[in-house]
Amino acid sequence: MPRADFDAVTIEDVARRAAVSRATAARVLAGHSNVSPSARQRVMAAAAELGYVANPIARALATGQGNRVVIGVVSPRPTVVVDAYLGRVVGTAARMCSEAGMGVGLQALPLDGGVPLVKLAQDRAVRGLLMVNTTDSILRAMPGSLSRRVVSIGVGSAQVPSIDVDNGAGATAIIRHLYESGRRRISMVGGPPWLPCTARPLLAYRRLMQEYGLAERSLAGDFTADNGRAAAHEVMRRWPGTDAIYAICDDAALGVIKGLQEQGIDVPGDVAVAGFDDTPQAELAYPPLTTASHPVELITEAAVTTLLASGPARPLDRAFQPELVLRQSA
Amino acid sequence: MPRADFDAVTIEDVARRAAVSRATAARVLAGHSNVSPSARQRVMAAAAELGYVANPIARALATGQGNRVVIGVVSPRPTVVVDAYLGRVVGTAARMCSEAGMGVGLQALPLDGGVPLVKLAQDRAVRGLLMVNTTDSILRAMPGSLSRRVVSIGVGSAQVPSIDVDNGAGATAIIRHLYESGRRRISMVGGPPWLPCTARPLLAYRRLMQEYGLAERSLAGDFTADNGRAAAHEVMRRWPGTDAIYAICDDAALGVIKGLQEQGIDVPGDVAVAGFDDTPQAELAYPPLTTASHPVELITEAAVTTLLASGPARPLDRAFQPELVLRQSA
DNA sequence: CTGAAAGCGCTTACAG
DNA sequence: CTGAAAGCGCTTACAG
Repeated sequence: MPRADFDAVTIEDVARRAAVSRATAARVLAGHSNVSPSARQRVMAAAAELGYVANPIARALATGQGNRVVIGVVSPRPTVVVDAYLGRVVGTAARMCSEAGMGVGLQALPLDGGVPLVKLAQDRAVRGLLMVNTTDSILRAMPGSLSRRVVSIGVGSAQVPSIDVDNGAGATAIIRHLYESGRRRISMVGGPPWLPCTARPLLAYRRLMQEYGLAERSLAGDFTADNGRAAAHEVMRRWPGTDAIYAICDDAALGVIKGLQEQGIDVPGDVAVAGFDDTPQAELAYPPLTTASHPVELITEAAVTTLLASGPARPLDRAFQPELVLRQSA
Repeated sequence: MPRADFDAVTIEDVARRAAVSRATAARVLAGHSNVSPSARQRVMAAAAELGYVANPIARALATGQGNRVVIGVVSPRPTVVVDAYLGRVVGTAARMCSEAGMGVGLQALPLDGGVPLVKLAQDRAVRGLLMVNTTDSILRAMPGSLSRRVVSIGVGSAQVPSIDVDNGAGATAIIRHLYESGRRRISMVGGPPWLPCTARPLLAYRRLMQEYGLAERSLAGDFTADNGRAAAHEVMRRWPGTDAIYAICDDAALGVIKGLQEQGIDVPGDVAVAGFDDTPQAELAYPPLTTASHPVELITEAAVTTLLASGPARPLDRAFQPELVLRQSA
C-alpha cells in the first residue's frame, strides 16, 4: 500500500494527542458546537502543534462531494480554443476554486451536450458545471443528476440559472450612441447564429433600426478579429454607404477597424466603429475603441460562488449591467 | 451517511455482476495482465452493461496521489492578476488536466514562497506545482516534499526543471534586426528586476550594445501596456535621440507605441518598436507589431505533461526557440 | 490467476 | 458531550 510522506499528520494523530476519539476531533475541526470546551481546546492545541492539515481528498470521498468545477465550453468544435475571454473566465475560476481547495477543469461540449455532457454528469469528482456559450439544446439535454450543480454564463432555463452580462442593454446603449452622434447607415457584425445569447444584441439592433426607420444591415460572425476584418470588407461591399459598424465584441471590432483601414477608410471619419466588452486592447487600439463594459471577472466570481454554495433552491438569475465607454472610434 | 445518486455504479457492482472479487475487477479495470481471459471478459462486459465509471476521488485517496495541479504565480502582490498571458497558461493547463480527470488551481506565491508555498506542500490534493515568474529565492525555499512535483516556466534549479522560451535568443534576434535595419540608438523597456528570467533579454541587449559599440539605454518595467506607455515618455525624455525601442513583451510594446504616438512621434518612421510574444494583438496593432514568437501553449503543455508523468528522475530542461516575426513597426 | 483483507483519511448516524 | 463503528470507493500487498 502507498505510504504517505514523512509529514503526513492525520486526524488520527490529532485525536490521539488530544486524548479524544477521532469523532470528537473531527467535530472540533469541522467547527461543530456540540463539543466540551476542554476537548475543543485540546484538539485545537494538538492540531496546531502537529501542524495538522486535513486531506481534502479524504474529505471529498467521505462527504461525496466532488472537488473540481468544470467549465464546459459549448462549441461546434471538439476541442476548446482558449481565447482571451475564456482565459479570463478560467483564470478567475481557478483563483477562486483554489481558495476553496478545489480545481478547475475545461471541457468542450457539443451543442447538444452529447457524450461529454453525460460523462461529466457521471464523474463523481465534478462538483459543479459552469457553462459558457450555452445553447438551448444543451439546456434541454441537461442530466437530472447535474441539477443544482450547473450555472450558465449565457442563457439559462427553469433548471439552470443564468449569470451574465445584459448584452441587450449594452447593444442598445451603443447603437443609440451611434445614432445620436449622427450616423444613419449603421451595420452590425454579430455572433454565431447557433449561440442564443447573441440573439439579444441582434434583436436590440433590429428594434432600434425599426424605431429609427433605418435599414437593417447585419452579418453573422464568430467573435474573432479575423472575422471582423473580413466582415469589414463584406459590409462595405454590400452596403457601400455604411457610416457606422457595431461589432458584437471588441475583438471583432478591432478586426473591423483593421479591415476598414485596409480599404483606406478612415475611422471614425468615414465609418464609426464600436465594440462590446471593453477589453484591455480597446484602449490601446488606434483609434481607441468606443465600447461598453463587460465585467467578466465579476460574472465568473458570481457564477463560481453560486456553484460552490449550491443549496436545495434554484439560485436567482443575475444580469450585470454594461456601461458605455466612449473613446475615439465612434 | 451521504447517499450517492441513483446511478452510482461502483466497482463492487461490477465485480458482483461478473462473479469475481473486487480485486479481480480492479485488476481488469486497471489494465493489469495477470487476469484470466474469461474473468477479464466478464468484467469488461459487466462494466459496460452497468455503465461503470470509476470514482476518481476514491482512486486518488487509495493511491495517495492528488488530483489538482496548482499554478503558482510568484508575485510581490498577494493576489493573482489574471492577464492574457496567464489566461493562456491556466486555460491550456485546465484543458489538459481535465482530460486526465484532474483540476487546476491558481495561487499567488510570495517571492520567497512563504506560507503559501508551505501550505501547498502540505496539501495532499496537490498533484503538482507549475511555477510561473519563478524567483531564485523560491527555488531555494522549495520544500523537499514537493520534489519531482514541480516544474518552472522560468528559471529552474538542480531540483526544479525549467521549461521555457529562450527569450535570450529572441531578444538577440530582435535587437539584431533593429541594428541591421539601420537603428543606432536603441532603447530597451525591460521586465521587473526581481524576476530572474527577464535578466536574459537584458543581458542580450547589453552584449549587443557592447558588440555594436552603442550606448545602453534601458528601463525596468512590469510587462503592462500602461507601463510601456509611461516608459515611452521616459525614454524620449532621457534619451531624445532614440530611434528604436525594444520592449520585453508585446503588451509593453503596444503601450510604447501608444506613448510615442501621444508625443506625435511616428512609428516606425521616427522610432521603430519591437516586442516579444507575438500575441494575437500584435497583428492588429497600428502599425502591426514586429516581434518574436512565444509558444505559450506548447510550453504549458510540455510543463503539464512533465508534471503528470513525474517519475523518479529529474526531467530535462527545455528551451523553446522563438522566431522573428517581421511586421511594420520595426 | 484469484480472493479475503487491510488500508487510504476522512465524516456521521447511532447509542449511550 | 462522547466513542465505537460503519461507510465513502477505490488499490494492493499477501497468501494461496
